[in-house]
Formats: sequence, C-alpha cells, structure tokens
Amino acid sequence: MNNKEKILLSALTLFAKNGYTETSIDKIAKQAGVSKGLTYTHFKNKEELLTVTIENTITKMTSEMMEIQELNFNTFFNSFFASLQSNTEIIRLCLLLVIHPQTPSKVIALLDNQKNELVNLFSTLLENEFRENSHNEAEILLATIDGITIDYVTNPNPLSLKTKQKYLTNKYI
Amino acid sequence: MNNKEKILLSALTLFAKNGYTETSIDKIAKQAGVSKGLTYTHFKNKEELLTVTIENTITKMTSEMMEIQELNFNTFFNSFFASLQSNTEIIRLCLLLVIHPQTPSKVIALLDNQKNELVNLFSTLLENEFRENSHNEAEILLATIDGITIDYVTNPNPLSLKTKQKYLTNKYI
Amino acid sequence: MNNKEKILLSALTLFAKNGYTETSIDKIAKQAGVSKGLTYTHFKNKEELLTVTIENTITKMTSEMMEIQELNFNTFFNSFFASLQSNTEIIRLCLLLVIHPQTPSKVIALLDNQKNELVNLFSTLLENEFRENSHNEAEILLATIDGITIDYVTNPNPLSLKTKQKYLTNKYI
Amino acid sequence: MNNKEKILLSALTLFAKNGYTETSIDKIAKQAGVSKGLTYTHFKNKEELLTVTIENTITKMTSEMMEIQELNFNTFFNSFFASLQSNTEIIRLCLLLVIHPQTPSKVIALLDNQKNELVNLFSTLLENEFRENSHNEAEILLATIDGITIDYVTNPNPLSLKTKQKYLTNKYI
DNA sequence: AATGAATGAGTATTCATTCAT
DNA sequence: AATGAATGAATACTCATTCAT
Repeated sequence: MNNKEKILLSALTLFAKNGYTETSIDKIAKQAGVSKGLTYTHFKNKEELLTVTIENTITKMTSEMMEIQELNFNTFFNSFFASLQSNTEIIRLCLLLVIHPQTPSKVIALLDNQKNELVNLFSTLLENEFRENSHNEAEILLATIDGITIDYVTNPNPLSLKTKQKYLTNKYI
Repeated sequence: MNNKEKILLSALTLFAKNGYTETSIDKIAKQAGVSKGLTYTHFKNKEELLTVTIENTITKMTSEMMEIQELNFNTFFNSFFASLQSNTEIIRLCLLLVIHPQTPSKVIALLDNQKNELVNLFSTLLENEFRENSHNEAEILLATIDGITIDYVTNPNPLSLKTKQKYLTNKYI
Repeated sequence: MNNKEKILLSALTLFAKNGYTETSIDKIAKQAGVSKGLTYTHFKNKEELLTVTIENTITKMTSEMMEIQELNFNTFFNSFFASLQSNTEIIRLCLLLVIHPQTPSKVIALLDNQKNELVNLFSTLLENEFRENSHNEAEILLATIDGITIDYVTNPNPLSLKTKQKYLTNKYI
Repeated sequence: MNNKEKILLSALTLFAKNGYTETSIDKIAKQAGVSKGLTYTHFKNKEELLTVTIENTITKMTSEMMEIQELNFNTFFNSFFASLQSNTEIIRLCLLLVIHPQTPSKVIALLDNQKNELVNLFSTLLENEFRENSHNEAEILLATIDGITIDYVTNPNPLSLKTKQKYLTNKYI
C-alpha cells in the first residue's frame, strides 16, 4: 500500500469514526504515518480528500453488489444487510453526509446517484407486481431500508436486524 | 422574549441551518443580539446549550402531538407530515444528532427516548391487528417514516411527500 | 498605551522594518506582548491591520504638516526633509506599498489621496510663476522629491540630503 | 529556448507581476512547463534565481542603451521612456527590490551599480554647463527620473509621460 | 538533466472559554 | 445580568527545499 492509499484509508477510517468536520488533516496524516504536507501533494484540499474517499467507497460497494449473480430481493437483502454489519461506520458516514447541510455538492451528487440507482433497481424488481405503482413502492422500500439503516448504525443490534431482514424478505418475495 | 430565550432561538436556528460544529458561540450571540459572554452566564458551555435547545424542541414537539384529541394513524400522520414540512431544518438537525458519532450522550438519550415513545405508540395502535408481532411492525413503520424523513429533508418535494402519506394511510388504516 | 495601540505600534514598526508580507501576525503579537488571537479581536484580518496602520500614519503626518503656520516652499521643505530623516523606515514602507502590485486598494487609495493633496499644494504655490503650467511643474517637483526619497531611504546620507534640500530651496524660492 | 531559459523567463514574468515573496517556485516551474525539482538543478535556491533574473535583465537593458550611437540627453530620454512603457512591470520590480529592506545584498549591488553608471553618465553630459556642480545636478536629474518612474508604474498614463519627457528634454538640451 | 514524492516549519485565521469590570 | 477584552490551542493550507529514482 503506497502513501496515497494510506492517506485515503486513514481518512475513511477517521471520517467514519469521528465525522468530517471533527477530523483534522493533521490526525489523518499522523495515523497514516506521513507528513501533513503530503496530503496536499495528493489532494487539493480537505474537500477533495473527502470526495475521493467517498468516490472510492461507493465504487467498491457498487462493484460488490454487481458481483451478485442473480439479482433478486433475496440476494440483494443478503448482500445489503451483510454490508451494513461489516461497514457500519462507513455507512453511517454516508448517511451523515447526505443529511448534513454543508456537504460539498460533488459528494452529494455521488450519494444521490447511488440512491437513484437503487430506486431504479427496486422499481424493476417490483414492476410485475405493482405495474404503474412500482416507482412509488420502490421509494417506500428504499425509505424502509434507510430507516433500518439509521436504527442499526445508531444502535447496532444484529438480532433485531435479522428480524427485520426476514420481515422484508417475506413481504417482497 | 428575554435574553436567554433569544439565545436559545438563535442557537436552534443556526444549529439547524449549518450544523452544530459549524456554528460558533459568537455567531449565535451576534444573531441573538447579545454578547458572547452572556451565553456562558446562562449555559455552562456549548454542549449544554445544545442539550437545552434539543430538550426544548422535543418537549414542544411532543406537547403538540399530545394535543391531538383522538390519537390514531390518520391524525398522527397528518400531524407528523405537517410538522415535517414546517420544521424541516430542525428535524434534519435531530437526525444529524442521532447519527453523529460524537453527539453528547445526554442529547442521544433525549432523542432515543422520543423514538421509544413513538414505537410504543405504534405498537399500541397495531396491537389488535398484529398481536405478538405488533412491536416488530411498529419498528418497521418507524423505519419507513425515518426513511421518508431523510428523503424529505435532503430533497424536499411536497408532492412526493403527499403520495407517501397516502400510501401509509391506506396501508395502516 | 492600551493593547490595541500596542498592536498598531508593533505592526507599524515591523511592517516598516521587514515589509508587509514578511511580517507575520505572530511576530506582531509577540512584540506587542499580547496573544495572537487578540489581534483578531481588534482587527478583522491582516489587511485591515495594515490599512488602519497606514491610515493612522498618514493622518499623523498630515496633521503635523498642517501645524506649519506659513506654508511656503521653505517651511515645507524644512518639514518634509526633517520627517524623511526621522521617519525613514515608515516612509520606505509607504513607498513599497505604493509600488507593490498587490497592495490592497484601500491602502492605495489612502496613499494616492495624500499624493494628490501634495500636487495640489505645489500647484497653488507655483501658480504665480508658472500660470497654466503650474500643474505640470508641480508634478515634476513631486517626482523629484519622490526620487530624493527613494535615494535617501535606500542609502541614507544626511549630508547629501542637505545638499539636495538647498538645491530645491534655491530653485523654487 | 532551453529549460533553464524557460525558468528564468517565467521567474521574471511572475516576480514582476506579483512580487518576489508572493511568487512560489512551484508557480514558476508550472508556468515554465517543468518540474519544481528542475529549478534546483539550475539554481541553488530562490534567492539565486532572483539574482540571476535581475542580472540578466540589467545586462540586457544596459546593452540596449549601449547600442545608442550618439549618447546625449535627447537619445537617452527617447530610449528610457520607451523602455519604461514597454517594460513597465519589470521596472516596477527593480524599484521594489531597491526599496525593499530584505532584498539580498547581491541584488542590491547590481541595482546600485546600474544607478551609479547613470549618475556618472549624466554627470559627464552636464559637465560643460555645470562644472563642479555637475554631480549634484546629475543626482537631481536621476531623482526626477526615478520619481517619474514611480508615477508611471503605479499609474501608467502615456500622455502625462510624454509631457514630462518634453519638459525634461527642453530643460536639459 | 529531470521528475515529483516527501518533509517540516510557517501562515492567517477561528473559536470555546475565562474573567475583570 | 451583561459586556467584550484576552487567551491558547487548534485548523486548513503553503512553500522552500531535499532526495530517491
């Protein structure tokens, strides 16, 4: 892992653990084991560091989802709830950024885009059953998943999460 | 409105508009039209100012809900979605605080408590239909509402909100 | 002398000795014996500190000139060359600021204004002898004085200065 | 033009436009289209880069003046005022360096030397008319020219410059 | 000759908090 | 209760310079 990757990893970890504003470039560099200045060799400023961090994360998460062979609600829920448990803090970071009023628009665009892709995916999967209402249903499903995500990241309880996954699986299959 | 109330109102407004970390005591005092020092006469520190601000907000919102005569899903949804539209920024602030990893535990407790009351309310309303599953159903409903809230505060669209309210009303009545 | 005045004096001294860009707020505060932060209590930023510094200096110099009873070339030259010798570094600072391409426009305006007042003064004094050419003559005289100033601030030689004063006095009286 | 020359040209341009302290090695290299490191292959440090830059500039200006066939006030003024109009920013840079208290002594020596040559030239041209006062007269003439230079570089007005050139030409021929 | 990663000291500015008045 | 001067630590960012390749 080269220094640039070390910085990105350190940034992701600290942003996720403490929040964007609460994480200083100094701390990121220290944890990465490099000098503060090097951060600015590789990234124009703190905002770009955040943008690239989130870009990488989304790319990685999306590509993991794309590896699923047969995409249906069952496999999607399995993949999603597993990811929620293994990437809890990163997902919390994404939620924070989406909601925070001062998140740079480039980051908002990335997260918005990911959300739209999810709604479209759901919409397709719900088309047979709900016809012209499939988009509304997809939005409600996404809302429910978002709410479950909030609940889990703020109060992680794997058992309760499992129950909710079962509920959703039953309902949408 | 006395000075203490002016400070609290200014704090709520600015925290809601810009976020807690992004709002300085100086700006709060300036907008309230008082001196920086006075803030520390009335509140031990910035954290306590936040705590009292949120405490007041929750108390006010709860008491508004309590004024509803016949509490059922119809009246609740009406009240909730109206509030979401008139207090968008404040509700966004609450969401941020719930999710943020460094929110003081006292504030977390306040918000958690409010959430539990909601789950219990839903649970009661769902008891007849769902029996021993009513608590699970209540949590799913809360999740859906939270997700709708995220969607609205990040991308306020009254029409889309109305559609979702109708969907929920149809489903739970 | 209160802290604000101490900061202004320290700023003037250091700007004059080392230049504006070369003088840090840190050094100014240290020499004034106050904390760095206090500078920002009294001045919005470094640029404002410079502006006020120059404003005060010009006001003081102008008021000294106004105290001269009978304003003619003899008394003016006496006053000016005395000031050049006692305020050498401050006058050098003003020259630097006038010439530097990045001096804030507010400072430029202050210095420009002072220059125009001088040209007008000369113009009046030369009116009898030069009639419609008095303005041109005034500008040439100002140029000569500016050139003498450059020479003195870069290579202070009181004897040579005296010679030049005599030359000017002879010529313009 | 090889890389070293590209760096020198870029340095001259940027020093002249923005000032020495305000120009970073990075910007010089970028504008020259080379890497930061290459600057240090060709020049010991930023100070040496400045010294060589000024050295070249003075050499070039002097040699242009030397090309004048018959050196008298008329041809000199023509040449000088033309140069002032075509090299305004470079000449401003030289003025700044002469006056700035922290200009490296080697650069000061270069500029001082050029000034002395001018005084001597003037002195020679004025010898017939002013005899033992010719040196004083030469210094006054240089001062006037310096003052005109300040005025032009800070507020370039070709018409006003022409007027002053005529004035000087009339006076010294 | 040429690159660009890497450093460390420095810079302007902000801000929660204290305290004398 | 009310003010605002005062502090000190922290923050994002810059930059001359070095050095391995």
